[in-house]
Amino acid sequence: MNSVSAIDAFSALAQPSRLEAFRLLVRHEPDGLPAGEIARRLDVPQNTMSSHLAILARAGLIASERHSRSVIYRARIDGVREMTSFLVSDCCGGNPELCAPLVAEFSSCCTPETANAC
Amino acid sequence: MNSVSAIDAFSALAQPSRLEAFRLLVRHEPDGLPAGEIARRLDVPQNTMSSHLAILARAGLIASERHSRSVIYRARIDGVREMTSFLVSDCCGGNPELCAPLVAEFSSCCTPETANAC
DNA sequence: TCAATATATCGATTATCTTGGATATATTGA
DNA sequence: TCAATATATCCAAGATAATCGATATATTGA
Repeated sequence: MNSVSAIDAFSALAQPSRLEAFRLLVRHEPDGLPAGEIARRLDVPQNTMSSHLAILARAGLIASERHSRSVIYRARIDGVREMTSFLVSDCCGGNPELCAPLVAEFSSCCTPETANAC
Repeated sequence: MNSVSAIDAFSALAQPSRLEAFRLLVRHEPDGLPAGEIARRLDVPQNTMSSHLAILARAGLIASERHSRSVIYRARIDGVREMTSFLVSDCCGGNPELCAPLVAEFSSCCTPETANAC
C-alpha cells in the first residue's frame, strides 16, 4: 500500500452507492453477490452500478469471479486492513500505545468469542 | 458513525494533501503541529492547506486547539476506528471469523510488546 | 445460429472538488 | 493603537467525478 493506492481506496469508498455496495458485500461474505443483484438491492441502474463496482475492484476492495452468466463480487477484507494500516502505520512504529483504541475495537468486536457483544 | 459521516471521512482522506497531512499528524501524536508548519512541510500554500485542514476537522479526523497565534492540529485516531468499524460492522456481527485478518493486523502491529515487529 | 440473460463500455451532461490570489480575522508585543 | 505574525474565508477558473441512455460483449439453452 502506498499513497496512490490509498487514495484509490478512500476515493472508492467516498461515494454513497459504492460505500453501500461494499458494506452489502461485507454482509454477504464469503458467498458474494452477482452484479445485477447488488444493483437491484441498492436501487441503482445496472450500468451505473457496474461502473461503481469496477472502481471498487480497481481499488482492491472487492474481487470478481464469473459464474456462468453472472459475475459474483466479494468484499476483500484484506483491502480494508491494508488501507487502515497505511493510515496509522508510523503511529504504530513510534508510539504503539496510541493505536490501542483500534486494537480494542477489533479485538472486542471481531473475535468469535466476543462477537455477540457488538 | 453513519453513511453520511463515513462518506465525509473517506472523502476527506481521498485527496493527496489531506491524506499526507493526516499521516503527518499521526506521526506527531500526541503533540500535534501548527497549521503553518503542516503547510510548510507538505509544500502546500497556506490558504489551500487551511481549507484542507478544515475538511479533515469537519470529518472528525483531526482536532484543533488555538495556542496563542498558532492553531495546533492533532490526529483523532478514534476517527479512524469509527470509520473502519462502520465499514466492516455487520461482517463482525454475522461472521466474526472473517474479521480475523483485521484483528491480527492491529494486534501484531500496534500493541506495545510487538511494535518493533512492524 | 438465434434469442434471452447478465454485465460492461461509451459518451455527453451535470455536478462537485481543487486551487491559490486577494483579503479578512485573530493574537501578540511594543 | 500599530505592525507583525498566524490562520481563515471568499471567489472564480480549471479539473475531476457521477449519471444514465444507448449499445457492445459474454454466456447459455434451444
